[in-house]
Amino acid sequence: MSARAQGSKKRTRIQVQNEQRIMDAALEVFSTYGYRGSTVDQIAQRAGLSKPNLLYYYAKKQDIYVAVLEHTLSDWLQPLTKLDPEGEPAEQLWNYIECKLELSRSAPKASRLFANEMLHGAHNIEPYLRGELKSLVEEKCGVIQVWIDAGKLKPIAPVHLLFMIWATTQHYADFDAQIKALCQDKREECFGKASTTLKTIFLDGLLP
Amino acid sequence: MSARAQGSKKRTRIQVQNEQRIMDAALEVFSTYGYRGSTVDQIAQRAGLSKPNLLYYYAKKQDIYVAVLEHTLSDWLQPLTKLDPEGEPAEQLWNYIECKLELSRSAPKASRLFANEMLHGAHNIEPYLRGELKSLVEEKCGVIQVWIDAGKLKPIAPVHLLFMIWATTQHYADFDAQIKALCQDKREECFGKASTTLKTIFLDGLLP
DNA sequence: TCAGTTTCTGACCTTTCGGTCAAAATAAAA
DNA sequence: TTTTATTTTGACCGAAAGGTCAGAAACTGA
Repeated sequence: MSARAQGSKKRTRIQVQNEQRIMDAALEVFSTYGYRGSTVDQIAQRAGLSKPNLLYYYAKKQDIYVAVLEHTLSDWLQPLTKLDPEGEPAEQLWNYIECKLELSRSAPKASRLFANEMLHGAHNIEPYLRGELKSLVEEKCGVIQVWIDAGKLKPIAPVHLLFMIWATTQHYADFDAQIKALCQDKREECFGKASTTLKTIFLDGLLP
Repeated sequence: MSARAQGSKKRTRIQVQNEQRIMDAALEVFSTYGYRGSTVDQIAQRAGLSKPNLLYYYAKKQDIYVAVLEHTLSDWLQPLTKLDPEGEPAEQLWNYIECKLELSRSAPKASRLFANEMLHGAHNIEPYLRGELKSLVEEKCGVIQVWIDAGKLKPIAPVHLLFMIWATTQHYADFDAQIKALCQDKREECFGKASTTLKTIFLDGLLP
């Protein structure tokens, strides 16, 4: 019987270890080459397993892909949950932006994995988009709207503010190749300048 | 002799027509499925040609890909060239932002094609990135820096401002799936709200 | 009309890749 | 130790995909 088909049964030590290895390898490979560009052999090799052995844990290529997507989705969601309605808008939003930028720096592969999935229609995470993510976004847009109504923020469309934050921060992971080509700064310095520029523009705007 | 190998020789009517068809089909297919996810057969079918016939015009799959990339690169570059040092910064930048947003609306496939290429390391457009694009970006960053030095803009890192503009505008093409899932507005309304939100945040900032 | 060129096609080749399977090897339980 | 369950492997399969090629068809210019 294949390892994953066992369902609720307790997981073996070996099972846990190998599944972790597979997830790591899959994130590496899928984020670099995309779904179709990645081969099961590649992932198996990176995980230190033979192909049939890998297929013993995840019966199909797509199963690996969906697993690694789900595996990283929760990390992606978390920062937004921390947006606190009680806090000061400027501080709360800046916290969130910084946190997302830091994620782009520390976990660019996860970012690229999602970006790739989005780019190709997001068919494998539709339920997540229209479920978990959507309700969280609606909740937090409510919070932002309250801040606007209280006169603490300019009147903008909350969801588009979120889009802007996502776009600007994830850009540093997703378009890394372009940034490397255009920005001669070292990584740390580049992210530093990005951070201060984002802060100025989001909070103060460009005009003096 | 294959059509493309003829080099400088004058192009036939049929050649021009079929190459155009191929470029259209290739943009459609590559932008939807990515490089590895697309098949030569698919492109041929969409172009209304048989596979060997398509391969008569472009000998290899990668040749088609590079051709369609180059074909759309110039359109992508153009808006930035119009950034006028003589004009008012706010107006010039807003023009540029609007123009890029409009491109995301009217040519989302081109945007997704680039995004995909970037995401996977941009190996096919490296020379473009480090050549044409880089020198244009340096020139325009110079312009922005002059505006800053003249006290007409807040002191931000010019290149990161460009990154922000690219990120926020292209997001609406590249992450279309996510936007469709989270934004119940009709397309036109969505882009309208995006536009006003971008204007407020870039020019005025979030805080009242 | 006819020779020469360009365009197009069907059949075919080769490689890659996702996936299967029977059986061997290893670990765990009794 | 013996039995049972889990894990691993090599050999293999079929489908898909990139690419080739000889020659047929269509177009072009004289």
